Amino acid sequence: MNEAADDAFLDVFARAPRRALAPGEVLIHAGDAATQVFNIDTGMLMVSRPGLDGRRQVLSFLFPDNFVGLTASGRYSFTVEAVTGATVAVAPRAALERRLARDPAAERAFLAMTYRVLENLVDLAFSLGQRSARERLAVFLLYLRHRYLLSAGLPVDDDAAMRRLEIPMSRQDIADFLGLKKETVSRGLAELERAGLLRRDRRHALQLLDIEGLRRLAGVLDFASPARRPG
Amino acid sequence: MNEAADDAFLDVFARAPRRALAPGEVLIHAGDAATQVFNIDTGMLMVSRPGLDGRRQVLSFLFPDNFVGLTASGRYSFTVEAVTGATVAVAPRAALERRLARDPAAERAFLAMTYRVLENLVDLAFSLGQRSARERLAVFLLYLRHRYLLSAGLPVDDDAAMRRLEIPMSRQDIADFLGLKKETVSRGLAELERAGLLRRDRRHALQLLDIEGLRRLAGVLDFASPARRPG
DNA sequence: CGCTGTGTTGATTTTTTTCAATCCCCGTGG
DNA sequence: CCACGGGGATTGAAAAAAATCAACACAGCG
Repeated sequence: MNEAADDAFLDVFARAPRRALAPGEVLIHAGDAATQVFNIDTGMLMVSRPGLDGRRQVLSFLFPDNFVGLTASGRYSFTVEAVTGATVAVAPRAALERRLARDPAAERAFLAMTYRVLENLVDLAFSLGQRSARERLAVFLLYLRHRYLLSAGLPVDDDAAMRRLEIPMSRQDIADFLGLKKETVSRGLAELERAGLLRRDRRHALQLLDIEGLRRLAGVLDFASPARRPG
Repeated sequence: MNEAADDAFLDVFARAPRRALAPGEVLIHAGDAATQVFNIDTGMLMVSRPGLDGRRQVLSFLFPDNFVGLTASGRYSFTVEAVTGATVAVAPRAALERRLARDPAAERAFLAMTYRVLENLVDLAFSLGQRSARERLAVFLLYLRHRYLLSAGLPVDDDAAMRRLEIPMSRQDIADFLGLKKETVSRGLAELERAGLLRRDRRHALQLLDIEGLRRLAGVLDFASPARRPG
């Protein structure tokens, strides 16, 4: 459904046309015919699965070099929209499929990427099913930081780096990711601040004061723990 | 991580040795070296991701013809155990990898299976994040029935079929699947019974009295809705 | 500079969990 | 064949967590 890194099949995007997205703009509507695949150049996107009655579950956030467009059937089963302004490379799905059919190494790389998506979903399911609101929030902050570190090519186990965190998505988006209400997200952040784990700066940025403490709260071994390397 | 159907790559299991499992017996321990892959012959298995402090998230239940053993790295990241007595076909992981590398059709089938696993996980994440306890329970019952119908080769949209449901797993297993406590599962079932949607027979079997009503509660379009076909 | 919509905080209600007390299915052994 | 014992299951009461309802704050924008 999304998410990648430096993989063989990405060359289909090498000289692909680019598309610019304004914040909030929808790239893929759930239910659309799945004719295109995308690779993020810049900005942050959000993948979500809409329900029938307006509920939605946000599944992941996408960063530069992530891939989106993976689907089993002929239709996308998820929505993708821009969180910040963004640009994406656009290729026909058929081009990717040809590429994969022709080149076993590319196919293997694609499969490996699919595994990564899968593991992220398992982590999300674990959070949603087993963790409290505050724990989920801690995991979320570490997850965001981890993704930023990866994007920046920095080591993910350096607790001194990247203590200032930009949070470009709305509280509602975070709530829909963590299976909470937006008020609970606000309260949770306030509580983490009271506990000395972070300091809220502006609405969409904060300082992580105690990354080790956040890890303890999150139940280590998940996002951004030194014990766990990507790939 | 698991789950399949009638796919090309399954022939690696054709003349593979079988292993019998007693109820509760563990087939894969999270953290083990991932040297083998399995295909279910008979019985029901359960896949879960353990946390650090004893919490665990059950990710799926496996039925005959389902595949398990999929992993990104060299180690399994999940536990698989038998719910009922079961028998599984056992093949070396290397044999499967050779098979996939040699045969593009098999590799494509394998990728398709991975997509199905992914979609199931997305459905689970949606349930965990967005649905109430009672809704999750309704979805779970429909999901179980759906899997039984598939296993039996029956049409999944026949509301008259398979109204009696065997529930071989414990309330704790259900709770860990749905992100609830076992008491909440009990209460939820009692409530669905009071609402006339089902009748509890023995502890591990019940009658679905109003499948349409369960669908409405679950928010249709998910497991076992006529609108949604497998694959 | 006021408007608008997101975000925060407070009070209250609802849902789920926790703690605790039986219950009863089921296998065992008499 | 039936009584017995044990462990999962159910139910109840109380506590905790999260959602809901409501008021207000505040940033960004016309």
